[in-house]
Amino acid sequence: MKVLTKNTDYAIRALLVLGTHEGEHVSARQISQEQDIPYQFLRRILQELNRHGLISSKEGAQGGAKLEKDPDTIGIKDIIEIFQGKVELSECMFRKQICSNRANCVLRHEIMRVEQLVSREFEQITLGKLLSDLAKLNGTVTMEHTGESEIINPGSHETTDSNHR
Amino acid sequence: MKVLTKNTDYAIRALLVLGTHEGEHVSARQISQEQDIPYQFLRRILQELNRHGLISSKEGAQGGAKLEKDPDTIGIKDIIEIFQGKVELSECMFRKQICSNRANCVLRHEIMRVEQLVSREFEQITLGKLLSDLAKLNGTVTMEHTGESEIINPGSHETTDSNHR
DNA sequence: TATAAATGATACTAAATTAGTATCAGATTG
DNA sequence: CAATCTGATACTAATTTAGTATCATTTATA
Repeated sequence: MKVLTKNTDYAIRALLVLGTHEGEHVSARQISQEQDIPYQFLRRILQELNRHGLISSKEGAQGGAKLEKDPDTIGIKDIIEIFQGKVELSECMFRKQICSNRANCVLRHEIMRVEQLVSREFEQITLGKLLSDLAKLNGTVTMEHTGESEIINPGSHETTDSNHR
Repeated sequence: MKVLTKNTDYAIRALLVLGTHEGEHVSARQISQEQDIPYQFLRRILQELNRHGLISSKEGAQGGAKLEKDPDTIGIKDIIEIFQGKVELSECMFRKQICSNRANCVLRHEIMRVEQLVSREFEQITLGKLLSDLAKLNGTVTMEHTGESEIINPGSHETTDSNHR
């Protein structure tokens, strides 16, 4: 049972990169390389994030994406919902015929409880929180996330560039 | 984002039926009809449940499946895991290269928290609990689940039998 | 002002997962 | 023996997820 699809995973990572470059525009190519995300796939994800207003983007040379909201106001719940829809159970059960089947209702009731629990948790995991966790990890003492270029992934680059061009 | 697949959904419903027929063998055909579950699909599910020891089954006429464990000891977590694997995030992140990418680690840490939370919840939603919820719904006052035939789905049967033969 | 570096929009393919069907052999009951 | 079951297993279809490709347009800058 997978909780996060690649879509979501990549989106979060991309947003984290943008979060470490506050105010600046970062190109899809750069993010793709830094985070080892297939370029074209990432492009579509960024466009989606743009449509949803989480980021803005600037065309042309020196263009790229820029975080449009306060990281503290972006919960990963929002991101998950963009790419995976709302957290909900088997769906079918409710639409077809409302609880013709009581077994489902009982189940449903319990599952809805868990759903809401999860929802609330995911709301509270904000980009801001992740960014500050990151900052701690990197020994950056400051409370705010001062955009030092390679904060997120200092590791191996130079992957076979097949994807990234 | 779907929490329960049909596999799991059907399995739980089938087990609930068995729970209301304690001790008796109930055939796949009967469950299929009562719960409106595609017959062949259900068969495979029951076989799987059998392999995992949740039920036993008896071949031949008057055969069928029988609950093999105390309903209170079967959490829907167990069932989910049989059909959907363990609740876990994007998986990839960990295997490939252990945290070459710090952004993931940070994310991972948070998500693992939520996972465990969900896991614990799903553990606590036992068949026993669902059965007693059901009993309440049906106005059955007894504490134990006395197997009255149509407890679970008193609703419309006689669906176009295409599936069920 | 031409060129390179970007995004917008969108169509397409591939892979994986989920859902559902079909078949045949063997067991059991009546 | 016939009807009713399960065991095992192979197969197809539908849906979702993942990834690729293309072309038009915008923008900075040399």
